[in-house]
Amino acid sequence: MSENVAGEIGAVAALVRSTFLVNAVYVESAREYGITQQQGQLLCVLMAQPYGMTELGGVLGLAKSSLTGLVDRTERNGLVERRPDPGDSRAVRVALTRRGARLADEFYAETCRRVEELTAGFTAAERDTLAALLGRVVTDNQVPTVFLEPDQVR
Amino acid sequence: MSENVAGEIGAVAALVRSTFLVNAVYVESAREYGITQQQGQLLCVLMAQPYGMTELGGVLGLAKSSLTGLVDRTERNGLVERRPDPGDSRAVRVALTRRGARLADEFYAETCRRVEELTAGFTAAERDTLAALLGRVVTDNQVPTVFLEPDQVR
DNA sequence: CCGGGTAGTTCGCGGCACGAATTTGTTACG
DNA sequence: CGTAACAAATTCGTGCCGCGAACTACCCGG
Repeated sequence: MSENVAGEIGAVAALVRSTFLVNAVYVESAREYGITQQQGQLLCVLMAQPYGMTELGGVLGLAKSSLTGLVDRTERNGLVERRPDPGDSRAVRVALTRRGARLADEFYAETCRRVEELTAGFTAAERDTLAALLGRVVTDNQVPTVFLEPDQVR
Repeated sequence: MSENVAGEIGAVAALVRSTFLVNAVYVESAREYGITQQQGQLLCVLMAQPYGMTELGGVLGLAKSSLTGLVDRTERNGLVERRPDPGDSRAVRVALTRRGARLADEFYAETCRRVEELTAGFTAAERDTLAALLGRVVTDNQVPTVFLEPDQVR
């Protein structure tokens, strides 16, 4: 296991370093749309559906109080809004505004484009293999849906 | 391309979502050692060798001014130190302290362990394939060495 | 020796994340 | 009922992060 011949890279380092890369792409893409990474992440999550605050905390892995601030700032930017929960007057549904939905679409598409570019040198088969393996990592470890499939959009 | 049969996941979403996962692991691991993700990253980079500030900015993808603060805080924690650069009295070499080196080793090992766990259900061959593909992503896109190979440690 | 470039720091700002305490509303149960 | 336990969010205070602009100290070529 992990016999490292010169020039090869182990699975762990490959995961960590590619994470660093994708993260940078995400940040840069967000920056280009005038939002932060966190706000971009929030928009991408909300593309699927509105969520309550507590629920969002679970998906994004944040404390409740962190979320209040994030939603505050994103709301101030006019991208999301708090709607009253019909069934529970304590609760709130966070949803994209029209502007937020538009920006989410653009940001999402641009981010997809850039991430796809990271595998520009891959054959279709290689890309599929990578997708299948990483897909298992994701499902085995129950990663919440912080990023939709392209065909789930709209 | 990217015909999505039910249950399958595309390469882009797989990359983004696994990034989210690895990132969370990294943050949690750092937290356990009483440091932030950024300080952990700094320690891991410095495990290889000391760096100048500007150089570090390149590796970590941060502005000079961001680095001053990060090194300040990490230095205050006794984990790194600024040493004068012998050849240039403006410059500085940031290096691990003894305590920093010890903590870096532990943090690095624990992070490796946790990241490895993410592929717990994989066969050795699958893990190798994943490593090879992600390794290409990393080298094709010139990711700096923000995380060593296990066999490069020490 | 002087002028242009470089290494780092300082400063001010806003975003981010957290825990503890608080407010308001829900729900269960006696 | 009514009250006690619980749940959804917010508030508050703190510290970390990241940035750009301005600045200091130093290097180096002419």
